[in-house]
Amino acid sequence: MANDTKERILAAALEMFSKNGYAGTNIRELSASLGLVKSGVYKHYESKEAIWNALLDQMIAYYGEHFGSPEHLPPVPNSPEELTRLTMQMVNITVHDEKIIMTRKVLTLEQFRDARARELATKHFLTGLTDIFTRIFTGMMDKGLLRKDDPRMLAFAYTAPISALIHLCDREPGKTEDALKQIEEFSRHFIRVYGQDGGMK
Amino acid sequence: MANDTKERILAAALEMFSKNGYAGTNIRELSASLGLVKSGVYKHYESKEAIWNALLDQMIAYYGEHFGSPEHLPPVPNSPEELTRLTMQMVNITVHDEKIIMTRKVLTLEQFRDARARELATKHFLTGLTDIFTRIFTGMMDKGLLRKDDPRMLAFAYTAPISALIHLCDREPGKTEDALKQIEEFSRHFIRVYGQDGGMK
DNA sequence: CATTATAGTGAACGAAAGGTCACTTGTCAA
DNA sequence: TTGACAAGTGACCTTTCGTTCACTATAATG
Repeated sequence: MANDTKERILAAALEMFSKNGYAGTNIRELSASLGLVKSGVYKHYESKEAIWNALLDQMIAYYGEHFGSPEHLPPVPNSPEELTRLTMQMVNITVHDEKIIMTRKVLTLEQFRDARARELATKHFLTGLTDIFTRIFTGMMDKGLLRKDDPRMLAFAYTAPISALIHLCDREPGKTEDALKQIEEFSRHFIRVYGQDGGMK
Repeated sequence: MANDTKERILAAALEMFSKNGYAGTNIRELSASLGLVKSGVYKHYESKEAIWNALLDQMIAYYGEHFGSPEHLPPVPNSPEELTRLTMQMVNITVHDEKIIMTRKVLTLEQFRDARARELATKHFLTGLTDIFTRIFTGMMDKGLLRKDDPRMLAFAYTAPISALIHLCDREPGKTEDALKQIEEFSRHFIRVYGQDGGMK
């Protein structure tokens, strides 16, 4: 039971921190959202900052488990169309999963204040995606699906625009459908340009 | 004199909001940084929120004056190398000008809380850049410097990665030099791929 | 010169914040 | 059955927040 409440507190913290930021969140509201009175929270965490640190621990661990290890890498596509399909599958999860959305928002809001948030933000928004697609593109080049080029540069050129549109979805959820279409278009455009035929008409 | 203090308050607000966010900023510190006592601030703005709104007004107006009007558009480059030079010139300003950096940070921190901040953030980070480079690329295609393609898609594919690295500079200023090099590399890569020869070796 | 508006001061206020503590309740092991 | 402990309560504390207000100094205006 103890553990359960501890985790519920973290879940509520993620929700509130992602909405109002760390400074804009108060323990009263947080505990009320759990049907608790605020002193109850202090039975599980010794301070607001302790909650924040535990939440970050959890986010860092989650990232390591799901995106840090090579075993969770998506398979290398066997055709250009499959790259688009794989991309859309990953993007669809990431823009619709509430927990992932809230994680991105928290990192966005706290990146300038907390060193660990800053580090994780860079992974989430930039280097992590680049790493994953560097491997994928290396594999696709080996299979002759992409023309030979620096796979890291291609991964960056591919993921950064997608990342920008994911941020747009977080900022303006009403534009999610449009953004998804734009991502798919961009993916096809990318393949047209970097495909084996070198983008020649 | 009145106007002077009013503007100094906005400047201080930009600095503090960009560091600690709106919720994390207090009027005591803000006024102290101006050599004032906090009640003095209320002679110029009736509330904290009024300061915030005035700051946003100023940011919106500034954006409109500097990036919104076609007359301030950079000239269309006359060679691929000139595109890289133009890009680096713009990026260098944007990652080193403290006021612009703080503006981006404020928009990043408040985009989920304030509708106008959200709107301006999308312009700053996405559509504004795309618009500018859509025109540039259209011009370059006319001059035969880029192969014919959808200029808007190219502008998006060009500016989004650069924008991602500008965000990295905001987040981790120590990596600014590296990021600038990466932007330059990316720009050259982009030209290699989209140049008139179509990226063929 | 008298007046009046303006910029700034310092004390005070109520609300809300994070945090503490003595106490109650329920659960489980000895 | 009893003792111990973990979970939760409600009252309370201190600090800090945004905001107000009576007051002063200054400089421009009639």
